[in-house]
This record gives sequence, C-alpha cells and structure tokens, in this order.
Amino acid sequence: MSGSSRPNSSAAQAATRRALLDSGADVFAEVGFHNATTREICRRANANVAAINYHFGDKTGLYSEVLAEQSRVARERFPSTDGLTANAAPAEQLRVFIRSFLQRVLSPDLHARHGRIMAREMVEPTAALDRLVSEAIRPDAERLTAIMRRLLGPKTPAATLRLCGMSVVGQILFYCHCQPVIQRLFPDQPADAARIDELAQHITGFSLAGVQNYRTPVAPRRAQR
Amino acid sequence: MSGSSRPNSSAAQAATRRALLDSGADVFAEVGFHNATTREICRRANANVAAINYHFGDKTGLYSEVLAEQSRVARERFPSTDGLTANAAPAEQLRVFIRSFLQRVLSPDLHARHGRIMAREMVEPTAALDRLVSEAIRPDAERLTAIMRRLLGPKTPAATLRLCGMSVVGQILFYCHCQPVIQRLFPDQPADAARIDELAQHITGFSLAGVQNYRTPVAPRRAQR
Amino acid sequence: MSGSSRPNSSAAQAATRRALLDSGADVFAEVGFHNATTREICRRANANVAAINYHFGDKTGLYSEVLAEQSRVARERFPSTDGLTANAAPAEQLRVFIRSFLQRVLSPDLHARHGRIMAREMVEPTAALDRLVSEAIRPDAERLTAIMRRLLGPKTPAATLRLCGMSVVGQILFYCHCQPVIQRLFPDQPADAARIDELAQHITGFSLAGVQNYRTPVAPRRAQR
Amino acid sequence: MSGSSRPNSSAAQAATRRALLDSGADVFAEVGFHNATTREICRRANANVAAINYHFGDKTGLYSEVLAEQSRVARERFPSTDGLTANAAPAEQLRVFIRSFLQRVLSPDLHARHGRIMAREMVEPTAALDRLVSEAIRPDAERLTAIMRRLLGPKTPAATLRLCGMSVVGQILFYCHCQPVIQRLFPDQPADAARIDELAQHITGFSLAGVQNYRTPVAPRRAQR
DNA sequence: AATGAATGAGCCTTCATTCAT
DNA sequence: GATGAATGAAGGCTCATTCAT
Repeated sequence: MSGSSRPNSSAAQAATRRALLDSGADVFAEVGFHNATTREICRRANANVAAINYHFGDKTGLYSEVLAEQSRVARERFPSTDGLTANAAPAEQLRVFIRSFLQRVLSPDLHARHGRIMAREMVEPTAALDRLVSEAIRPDAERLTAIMRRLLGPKTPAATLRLCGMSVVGQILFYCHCQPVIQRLFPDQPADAARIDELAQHITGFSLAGVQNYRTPVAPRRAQR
Repeated sequence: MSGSSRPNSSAAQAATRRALLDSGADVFAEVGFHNATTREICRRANANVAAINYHFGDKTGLYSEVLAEQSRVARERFPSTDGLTANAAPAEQLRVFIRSFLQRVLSPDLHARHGRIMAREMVEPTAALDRLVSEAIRPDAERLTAIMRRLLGPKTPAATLRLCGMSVVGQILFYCHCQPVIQRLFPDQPADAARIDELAQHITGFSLAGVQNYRTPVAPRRAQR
Repeated sequence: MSGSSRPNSSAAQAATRRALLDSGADVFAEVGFHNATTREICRRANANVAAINYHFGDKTGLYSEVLAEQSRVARERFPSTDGLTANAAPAEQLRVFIRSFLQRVLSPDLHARHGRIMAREMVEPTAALDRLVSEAIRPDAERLTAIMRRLLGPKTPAATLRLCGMSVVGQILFYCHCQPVIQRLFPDQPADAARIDELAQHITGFSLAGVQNYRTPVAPRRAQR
Repeated sequence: MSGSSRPNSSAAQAATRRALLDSGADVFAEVGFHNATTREICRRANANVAAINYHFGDKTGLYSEVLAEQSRVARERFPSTDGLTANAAPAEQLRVFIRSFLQRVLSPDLHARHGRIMAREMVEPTAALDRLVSEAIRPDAERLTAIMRRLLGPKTPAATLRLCGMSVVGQILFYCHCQPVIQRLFPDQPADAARIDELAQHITGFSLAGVQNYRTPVAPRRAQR
C-alpha cells in the first residue's frame, strides 16, 4: 500500500521504460526516426531487442512517447511565462517567450534533444506531428500572436500579427534547424547553445524594432518628415 | 536524329543521366535521401535498376550531383542581384536578396524542389553539405554580411552583422523548413509558394526596421533629417 | 468454500488448469496448433503468460492434454453403442456408430471442437497422435470392423472389412475435414452440424447398400427370396 | 525472334522460378504454409533468400502459384474423363472419375504433392482457396452431380445427388486426409498410393451399390420381393 | 554500353520460454 | 505457489548493389 508492494518488478519495468525513452531520444535525435534501429536503441538501454515491442508496441510507439515526453518536459522546464507577472509589458513578455523557446530547442540538457527531433519532424513529418501541433505548438503560436497584438494594437490585422510571429519564430528556429551550416560557416564561434542569452537579447531587440514597421504611422512623429 | 538506328549512343546515355537527375530530385525532395529507393528513382526515369550505379557510382553519388545541380540552377534562375545596378541602395539590395532567396527555396518550379532537399540536408547533413557550404552558401552569407555592413555602417562589429544576417535568413527559411507545421496551423491560408512577393515585402520591411536596433543612437539622430 | 481467505489454494490452481484446457481447446480448434499463441490462450483463461508452462510444461504439453481430454469427453458424451442392446442388429449398430461419430466431430458443443482439432492432427500429426490412435481410434476401428463382419459374414476377408470400414468413416469425416469447401460450394445450405441426423441417415443407408456389393453372390441369391 | 533473343537471362530466371515452385511445393506439402520458411524453400532451390520476394512478391504469392499450378497439372495429367467416349455409361464415368481423383491426390509423382497441400488447405484455408474452389473444385463437383443424375434418374432431388456425391468424394479423400492414421492403424499394409486401382475398384463398386439406396422402388423388379 | 536477375546484409517484429521475486 | 518482465532465436521482407551477359 505504501507504494512498494512490488518494489522490484515494477521498478525494473519502469527503469527499462525510462532507459528506452532516454536511448530512444538520443538515437532519434542523432539519426532520425527512419535511420534509427531498434537494436541500437535497445543496446544503449541495455535492454533486449524485444523490449521496445514489449513496452511500447512498436518503434513508432516509442517514438511518439519520446516526442510527447520531450515536448512536455521542455515546456515544463522552460515555461514561456517564466518569471512574468500577469500584466508584464508586452516587450518583456516577448523577451521571455524568445528566451524560453531558445532554451527549449538548444539546451543540451538530458532531454533537450528536443530541438533536433523537432527539426526532423518538420522536414519529414510522422503521424506524431498532428498531435504535437495541436497540443504544444498551437498554444505557443497563439500566445505569440497575443503578445504581438499587445505590441501593435488591437486593431492590427491578423495577417500582420501572423507574419510578425513567424519572423520571430523563424529567427529562433534558425539556430536549431541550421546548426550544421552555422558550424561550417563559423567554426570558431562558440556553440549557440552556450549563447542563448545573447541570442535571445538580439532576437528580442531585432524583433521589437522590426514590428515597429507596422506601427500605424499616426499623426505624431513630426520628426519623421 | 542522325543516322544511328538505335538511340544507344552517348545521346541516349546523356538522356538517361538527365532523367535520373530529374527523377532523383523529385524523389529525394518527396521522401528524403534515406527513404528514397533507387528502384523508384530508376522507374520514374524509365531506366534500369542498375542505371544509378552505372552513371553515378552509387546512390550517394546521384544525390550529390542532384544537390550540386539544384544549387547551381537555383542561383542561376534567381540571382541575388537580379536587376540591381552596381551601386543600388543597400535596402534595395536586401529586398532583392530576400526575394530571390525565397524564390529559390519556395518556387515549385521544375528544379526548385531545392528547398525541401536543402532543409533535409540541414537536419541530416550528408557528405555533400561541405561542398555546398563552400560553393554556394558561404558566398551568399558574405553577400548578406556586406549588405548589412552598408546598412549599419563600416564600423559595425562583425558579430552584429552576423546576428542580423541570421535573423534575415532565419525568417526566410522558416517558410521552407516549417511548411508542415504552417499548413497544420493555418490550413486555409494560401500556400506560401504563392505569396513569395508578400513574404519578401514583409521580411524586408521587418528586417530593415529590425537592424535599426543597431544604429548607433548617437548624433545621427539629427543627421537623418 | 472452506476458510481459505484467498482462492490461491489448489482449488484455484485446478480452476486455472481447467480454464487453460478450455481456452486451449478453443484456440487450437480455431487457428491450429502452430498459429495458436500461448498469450492468447492465457488471456482467454484469465491466466498469466507463464501459466501454460507452469501447469503443462510447455505448449505441446497443453495440446496433448487438450487432445486427450477431448477424445475422452467426446466418446463419453456420444458413445458409439448409445441405446443399443447387446444383440442389436448390425444395421442398427452401424446406424448408431455413424450417428455418434458424426456427433463427436460436428457437434458445436462445449468440448466438441474435437473434429477440427482432429482434422488438423490428421494433416499435421504431432507426437500426440500415436497415443490417440492406440487409445481411441483403434478401438473404434475394431468396433466398426466387427460390425462389418456381422453384416457381411464371418468369412469375409479382412481386407474387405477394412475397405468397407474406411468407406464409412470417409463419408463421415468428409463433413468434418472439408467444411471450408462445402461452405464455399453450397453457401445457402444449413450448417452440417445442424443436419447430423439427416447425414447419419444418408450415410447409413448408402453404406448398408454399398456393402451389399460384397455379399457372396453365391447360392444366397435364391435364399434371399 | 526465334525465341532465344535473350537465351541466358530469361532461361536463368525461368529456372529459378521453376526451382522455387518445386521446392515450395515440397516444403508446403511437408510442413504446411505457416510452418514453411522462405529460407528453407530458397535453400532447397539453391536460391537467395530474396528470390521468393523477387519472383513472387511474397510467400503467399509463391503459395498461390504452387497451388494453382498443381491443380492445373493434376487435372491435366489425370483428366476425369480419361478414355471415356461421349456417351459412356454413367457407371463407367463414375469409375473413371474416382480413379482419376485418387490419382490426383495420391500419386507420389513430382507434382502430386497436391493431395497433402489440398488437405492442409481444407483444414486451414488460405486466401487461395476461394480461387481453387471456383476454378477447379466446383467444376468437378458439378461433373460428379451430373454422373449421379444419370445414375439415379433426372427427377432425383438435388439434395440426394449432393449427398451421394459427397459420399463418393468422402471415400476418396479419406485416403488422402487420413494417411497418418491409416499408417498407424495398418503399418504392414502397402502404401495407398500403390493400390490406387484397388481402391478405385472398391469405391466404385461400393458407391454404385450405395446409390441404389435411392433408386425409386418402382414397379419392376419382381425378383426383389 | 547497358541490362536485370540475383545477392546478402540487415531491419522490425513475433513468440515460447525463463527466472527472479 | 504464481507472476510478468525480460529473453533471444527466428521469421518475412526490403534494398542497394553486383555481375554475367
């Protein structure tokens, strides 16, 4: 009753599951879903070749689970409202949004292979993507749109909000999706994962300035003439 | 056309090569390098299953060739200096750069599956990427840096130019790398490939405003008048 | 029923055994020995996956047991001398023999999946067949031979008795072994299991007439008058 | 043009196909479809493990082909009208029908593993059975019914014709389906395949007498009284 | 030069069985 | 006594590649 009625088998099962989720995340991040072999995943988890089928049904079952868990963990560890008060200024909201997003996709921490797997999912969507979009990505997109609306005013056309949101996300994901090129272009530059704050700072400033492009050129600002 | 009874001549050989490059581009763009089967590529090219090995050594040989050709063709068709006079204003240079870049990666034209294949190459680099970076990507990156330098002044730190360049490219590639998510988030929106001008317009405006963030806020304030 | 708090006693053990024999009979009859999976059998018996190995050693152990029990039960429920007086006429004995045989192999009752399993055993004998032949089939065969002898006279050659016996059994088993074809040939006909009496009637009449072929055509010709 | 344009590759292909059909027939007859392994079939055919997939798509493709070919060859070699004149007496037609049927299912010749495979198909039908029934079995069944009609008169109920036909076929198939039991019951008896004529003789006589059971007990035949 | 039949390594999956608890 | 997580052998199938022609 105290939670240890079957301490060993249950624990062993959970440990194997855990190990498979971890090695699966690693292998999927390294070589992608199709190139990943169940043998390699099991080998790294010190598990039998049949373990994946036993615990997750099949390879795609493990993959879905890995993806879902990573998405969940990433959003828990790096919430996009971290440290924000309810009525924080939209510029501050944007800064936090950008930094947490960068952290999620670039953090080299245990479960933050998230970025690579997500990048692969973009390029070669699996059945898991639909769920991911509806459960994780769409909420983020809506939050970003809301921030944009506060920055640009409630009457800003939806299309404009959307374009600005995409410009922000595009800047962020570039560091995730194009790592191989960045490394080849600037081999001496420190890894982007180590410059998250710097990148967040830049993207925030760039974007806040960028959206000004859509400020209604109202009456004021005589200086501009 | 000449007197050869069979088209077994080198013309036929060249035609097969050509057909393989075309069908290879299609298949690689559709399903990626690893999921592509040589049989399917040969089938579409009306060629023998051994044709790829015969003409390109092996599957990766065909792939490299496809990639290199696409890169070359894309830059020929959509040069990043299209219609520019030598001393065009940097803002105009940026606009042209962005539009031609978008055209290269989004245009659904014959050989402009380029975007999808490049996106795959980012996520899962093959040996072909090194060559691509040095021959095609680095020149583009340097051109973009040069434009940024003209926009921000010759004394702007290289790191700043680089960050701004990445912000521009990130915005562009987002529409290429994240299509599957964009389609799921906004199923009713017209395909991005049909809105290239609109996107180019937005990204240019957003970026020109964005880089203002780095204008030395010194005296020039007045100089603008 | 007694004071044991858990049904973990030998009664529970016996119940699991029983359940495994039942579900095993079902599954073996449905899909055959090789296609049957121990997991499915255990699942239907609400038993552990290791239960078969625990109770019967291995899968073949359960199978043998199922076969032996079915054979025994089938012969108990449908004895080939049902309702016969010791000195019944041989034609009557044959009728009863045929009907009880049909019942054993066609009756859809609880344990009378017997027919399907036996049919499989004929086509793909397992080690269990030897025992089955010596314990169940040979006695039946001898009884049938005895009936034939009474029908055809004590001097009838053994080979003739044997042939006639096989003709009888062949007619019976046809309805068991060839169900799939019968159903496809005559889809509208009622299931043979529902026409046992009709079939018994036919086979008996046909066979009694058939064996007449071996009546010594000697003097008796006249004696028949 | 003379049929040898590509003598070698074509011939090699055909030889491999042929060898696979032969070894497939053997293995399927020996252990059944499900127990047969493609590896074993290919090994016996001196072919690669991928040969079955290459030539027949998959395992079931080979199986269907084997079944169809056997059925065709068996009916060609042992036609059920062998040596019959158009207006042969029905008793003679029945004799020939029975003997050719026995030959098809018992003949140990190269391709006459037919019987065993058919027996398995009865017990555990595969998708191939439907085609077999409509193309081969049904025509036989109809021919047998026609013979019965001639034996018993045109007014005989269809149900009677059907029952008598089944009695005939049941007697025949018994020697095919129940070999394992026959061998165990009468180990000293010569193999049934060597007694085809004897068996045909018996079954014909038994059945001709058997169907008399359904002769309308018309006026004539005073002697019977 | 060009073919296509054949190859064999390797993949995912299934399943009866075991063994620590 | 009974469990169920774990095992590992084996199966069908795919695919890039080769080689005799």
